[in-house]
Amino acid sequence: MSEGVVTETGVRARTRRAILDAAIETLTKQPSATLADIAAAANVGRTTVHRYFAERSDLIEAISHDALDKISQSTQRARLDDGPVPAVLARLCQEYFEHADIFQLLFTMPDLVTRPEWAEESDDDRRLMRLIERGHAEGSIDPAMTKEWLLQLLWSLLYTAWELVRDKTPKHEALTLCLRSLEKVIAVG
Amino acid sequence: MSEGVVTETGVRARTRRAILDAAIETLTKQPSATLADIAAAANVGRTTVHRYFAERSDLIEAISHDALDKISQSTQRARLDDGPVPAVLARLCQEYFEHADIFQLLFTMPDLVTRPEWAEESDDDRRLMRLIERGHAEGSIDPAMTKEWLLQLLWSLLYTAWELVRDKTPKHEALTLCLRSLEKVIAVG
DNA sequence: TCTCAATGGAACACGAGTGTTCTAAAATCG
DNA sequence: CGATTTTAGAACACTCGTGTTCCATTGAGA
Repeated sequence: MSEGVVTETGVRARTRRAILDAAIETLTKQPSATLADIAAAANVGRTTVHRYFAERSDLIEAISHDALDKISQSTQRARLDDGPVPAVLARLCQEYFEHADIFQLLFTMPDLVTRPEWAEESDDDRRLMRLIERGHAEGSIDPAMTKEWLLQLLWSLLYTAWELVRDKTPKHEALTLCLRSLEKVIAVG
Repeated sequence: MSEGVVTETGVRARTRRAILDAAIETLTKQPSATLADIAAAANVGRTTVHRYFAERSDLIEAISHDALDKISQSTQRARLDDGPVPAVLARLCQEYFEHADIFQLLFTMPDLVTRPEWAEESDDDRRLMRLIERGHAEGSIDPAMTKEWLLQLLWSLLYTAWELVRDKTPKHEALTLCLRSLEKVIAVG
């Protein structure tokens, strides 16, 4: 009882994490999965799930924030202001590509992106926007390809790559196709 | 009673169509929509829905077949064997782009494409494969871009375009971005 | 106008998922 | 080892969507 609600560490933190991961994995396979399914996947009793997430909506909310966190961390690691724009985009792609679970989930649970946390433009979005603007200004990105389009396209390419992986294409090959396609799309001329 | 089950025409056919359309529209907005929601959207009693589609799964199945029909018709109209490959792909894109409802639905209801009807390669798929192979042979499509990738990418580009439209981008602009991107991706060199 | 198919709405039983409470067992930590 | 926390599982009530039945009303076509 010495630690507050802020820093959940030790057993509780690990159990919470296990439930979260199991929920992400299970819901990706079956968006309508039951709390019982998730509990089973986490090797945990259903009551325990309720102990950590009072209602189903609380679990969904936690998943949503977890996804945003992972995306944010990936964006950080990509160092958007460091180097020529096409190279940065490729780097960002590779970072995002690591989070297969998140991308699959976002596409199989469209409800997630319609949540309030996703509605407003995030800092990441703004940074990405500025990156593309920089590319336009520097002449390294085709001006015909608008910010909005490229932003959406980036995610779609990643999703497409992961679809290929699901169909037994090697990861590195899918990533290569993804990167090469993005490269060609942004190329000027 | 003079006509068999085969040719449902007149009132019944129209009601069935109305329910189907309402279901597609409603489920696109909310994949977990109730039969009551769908009935309301179709301006029809819930009982009537059950009268045309005994169980929910029957309605889903009908939607699935309707989607396959529309895709098949679009593919036919695109005349895959008629003209240079890049031009054909652009034409196909435009045909598919008309069926916004279907594309949105397929991405919001992933269960659909996992149904048996979608599992096996359709004639359309095979025709498309051959088209891309022709492009590879003729040298009009970048050999680095594999059949599987381009097939997936085509759909993803269309979905991305429709996402843009949902965010208030004019349809023609979204379609142009889509076509231009596809063109650049398949370009050799 | 008459007839019959088609519809809407109410009522009902049923199943499934959810959220809660309680108790005994197990794991953790001092 | 003993004390406390954490857990699993059973039992329960509750909600909600589903599928069915029945009946009165509507509407289209002969």
